[in-house]
Amino acid sequence: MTTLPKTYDFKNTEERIYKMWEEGGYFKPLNDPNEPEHDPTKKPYVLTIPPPNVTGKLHLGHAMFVSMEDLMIRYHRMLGIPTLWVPGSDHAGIATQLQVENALREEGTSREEIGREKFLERTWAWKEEYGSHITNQIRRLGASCDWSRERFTLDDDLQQAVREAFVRLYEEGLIYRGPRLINWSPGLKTAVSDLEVEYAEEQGKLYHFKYMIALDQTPEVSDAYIPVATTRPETILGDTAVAVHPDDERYNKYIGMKAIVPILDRQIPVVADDYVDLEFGTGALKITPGHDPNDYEIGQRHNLEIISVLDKHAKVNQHGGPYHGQDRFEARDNLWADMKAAGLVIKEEEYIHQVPRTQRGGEIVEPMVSTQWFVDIKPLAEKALQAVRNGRIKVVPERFKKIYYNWLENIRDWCISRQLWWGHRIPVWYCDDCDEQTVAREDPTECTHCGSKNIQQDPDVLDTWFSSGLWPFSTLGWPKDTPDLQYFYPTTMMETGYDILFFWVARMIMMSLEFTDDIPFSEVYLHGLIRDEHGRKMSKSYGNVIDPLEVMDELGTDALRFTLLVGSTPGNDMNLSLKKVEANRNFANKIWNATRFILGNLEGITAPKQDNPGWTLADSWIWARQRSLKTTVKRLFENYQYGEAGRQIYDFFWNEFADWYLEIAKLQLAEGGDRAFYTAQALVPLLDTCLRLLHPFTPFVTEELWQHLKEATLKSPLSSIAENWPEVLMVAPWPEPVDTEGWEDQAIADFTLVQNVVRAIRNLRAEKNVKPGTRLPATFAAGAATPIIESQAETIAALGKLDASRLSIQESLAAKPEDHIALVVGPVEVYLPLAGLVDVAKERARLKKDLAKAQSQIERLEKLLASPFTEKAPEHVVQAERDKLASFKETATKLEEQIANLS
RNA sequence: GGGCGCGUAGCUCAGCUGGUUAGAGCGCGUGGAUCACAACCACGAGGCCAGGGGUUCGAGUCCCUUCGCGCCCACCA
Repeated sequence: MTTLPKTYDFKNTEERIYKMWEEGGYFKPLNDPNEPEHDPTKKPYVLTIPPPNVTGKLHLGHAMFVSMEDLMIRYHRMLGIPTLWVPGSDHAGIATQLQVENALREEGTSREEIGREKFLERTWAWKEEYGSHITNQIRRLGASCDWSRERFTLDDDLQQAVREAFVRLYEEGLIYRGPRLINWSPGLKTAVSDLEVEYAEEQGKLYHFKYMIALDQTPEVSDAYIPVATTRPETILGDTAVAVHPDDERYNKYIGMKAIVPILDRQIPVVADDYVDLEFGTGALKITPGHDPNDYEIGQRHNLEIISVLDKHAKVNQHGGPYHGQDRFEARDNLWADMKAAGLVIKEEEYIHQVPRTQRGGEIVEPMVSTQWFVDIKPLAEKALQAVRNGRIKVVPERFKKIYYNWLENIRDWCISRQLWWGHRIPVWYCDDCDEQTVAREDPTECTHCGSKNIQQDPDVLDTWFSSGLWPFSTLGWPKDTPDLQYFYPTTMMETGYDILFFWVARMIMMSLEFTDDIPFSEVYLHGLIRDEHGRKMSKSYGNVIDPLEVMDELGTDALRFTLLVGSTPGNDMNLSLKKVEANRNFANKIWNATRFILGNLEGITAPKQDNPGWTLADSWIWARQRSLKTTVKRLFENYQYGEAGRQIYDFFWNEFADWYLEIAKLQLAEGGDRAFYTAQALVPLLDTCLRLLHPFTPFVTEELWQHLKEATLKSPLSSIAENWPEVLMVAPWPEPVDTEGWEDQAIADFTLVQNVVRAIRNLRAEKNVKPGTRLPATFAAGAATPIIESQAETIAALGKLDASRLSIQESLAAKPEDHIALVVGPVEVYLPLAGLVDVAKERARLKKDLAKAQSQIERLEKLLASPFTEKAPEHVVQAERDKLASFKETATKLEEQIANLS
């Protein structure tokens, strides 16, 4: 009697198993460099987790990378390689700060009100309270990270790493500070990098108006003007030129003259610049160097004045004349109305254009001139390009290399300062007395230039991605030369979503090459994004968000993991539906029940009388199939085709092992004696291998079952099989492919014939509505297959519900039995006495249909074999086709006989 | 404006280096409480692999092209 419940109860399993693993120390790497017996020549497999936001909540993106990385780690661990997966979390500057600010707002206060120091205290408290949520949720997914090495981007060590990185770049002249046009987020009141700005097509307006030429310069025409169009009229307030194309005959007569800014009446030059597109819009351009990146560049070329007209709230400042104090959109309307009144408006038209919004806050980004810190990134980018170009870093799927190259080749300096409070404070101190900067690894007490104590640290913090860029080596101890860094660095694999290729992957490569003079990892695997079942983005407003925690609660972690792993192909998005997870929950249950069956049968097994297994055809077949599976899975794993590998194992387990072999094993076990023993002797390693192969995909159910299997095996006469098994499945050796021994193909071919005979019988029974309980006698004319059919008679009888005591098996029959329905399966004819059910007309039709199928195949194959195919294709391919032809011919002949016999 | 991906059964998707009669899950139809599993079993229906052209003995797979959908990058007022 088995003690296992009828269905897999993941709720009662997952936590217990995870605890067992963690307490057993199995998440820690073998060959730890901090231990005395460490062998530095053993190459480890190392993966660093993409750190989730410390106060974030688990979403499917996390579930995806945890599943995938855990698969990679568990696989390599089972290969016996020292394996390290470094976990941790990111302080996530803006995201976390916003959460705390929201909390403060609910309390009726704000960060400005409580001040920087109090605010940081609050945020740390928030981090302490919620920071463990995300890591606990990652544990629930089964992540086998080494939690003893967990890191947080604001840990002291990592702060030190950030300092070191900043100071080094500064010393090398690769960090500079200065006024530049940057993307300003008026809501967050901080600068953001180019990457943090998202463009979306939106309906807007294109405003056409007149740029009047100053009267004294065109005395002959009193109303000379250049027509100009803009989508942002409020920027008119900051215009410092009007640009026309030098070859534009309409306007080039005005070049060098002055135009008058509407309402403000400032005079600005008309300049010539071939950036202006003659064909587009009015063919003339207003130039606002203070609020537009293109205009900024044109401004540089023509030495134009830069006027900022907006403050940090995006309200019009003192340069905006009558609009001072108005919000940018309010000013837009008011200015336009005033211009209309002044007769300067030509028209406004509906216009769809790209609107920049911040990734976080969502409001429209304002290009503004602001003094910020920048990284001179080109020198770093050059090395990062090299590392991928020369193959030191491998990218999977390869097509992302092109995207990576394109981005790095056109990269622009990286604005790294943020006007936030939560993050790594910029390690620069300004001297009130001599105005010099002190940049230091340790907090200075005085100015290094004049010794003054009147120094103030820069109030800004660094872009979150600055510290994330150091992650693979900062987590291992850099800048200290720790044993971990020496042994585990460079890491092996970086697995993440393709959406952060630029944000993160490229920056890690750049910073690693710069600071460690080495690559951060040798492989990059990019997975796709997860969408809903119809391919739509998951979003709260659609209401189509799937919460992985709920899925795990309802269907189990293994089901979710298997779905994510098997449903995706590298780099491609996947559509997730709960139906799929349900199907995989069923699969977990299938594994459960198959094991349950085997365990139940181990109990009655007794030691064999004879030392000779005498393997059955089914035994040989399933062995051969599993050997082939191991080879296939290995190949697929080596090619990063994890999903396909999972599908192969699934198919083998369900369709071959459970549906066919276990059904036959029942018969063999029922025979008792040695047959039962040897069947069990096959079942245990077969199941063991399946559980091992499945373990990286579905760790919980496989570990749980394997523990039971191990226990039951050790208690049985088969204990020697399990003698050397380790304590837990997660460190059990991976089933490596073995060389074929020559017998496999024949076993597979023979068993396939048995399957086809059984299927044909079942099919006919179903078609003729034979009652499920009815045991039919049968006559076989098996030709060359007679030995197989004879030896497999009992199996065929059991699976096809034939009466085993009334079977007649012969090579050929002198006369066809009457009132029988005949089935033709390759060389085998099966006669079933369905006298009452024989409808001659229907029978003829059925046989003719089969014959037609066979004949069309014969025709196809004869044509094929008469073509150059025979000479050009490899011999085994040709032979396979010849064999097929022979088999179809045999079938056709038999079918013809049957048809003739009917009448 | 550049670049990339996708288009295979009613739905969601596999199909790796080109080599049987193209697969799975769900859905659909028929039958089934058989002692692992009804979260199951057996049987079945359902596909000019988006269209066209090419390379090849052989193309869902490689190349070109058209159409449709999606995404990324880019400074067009």
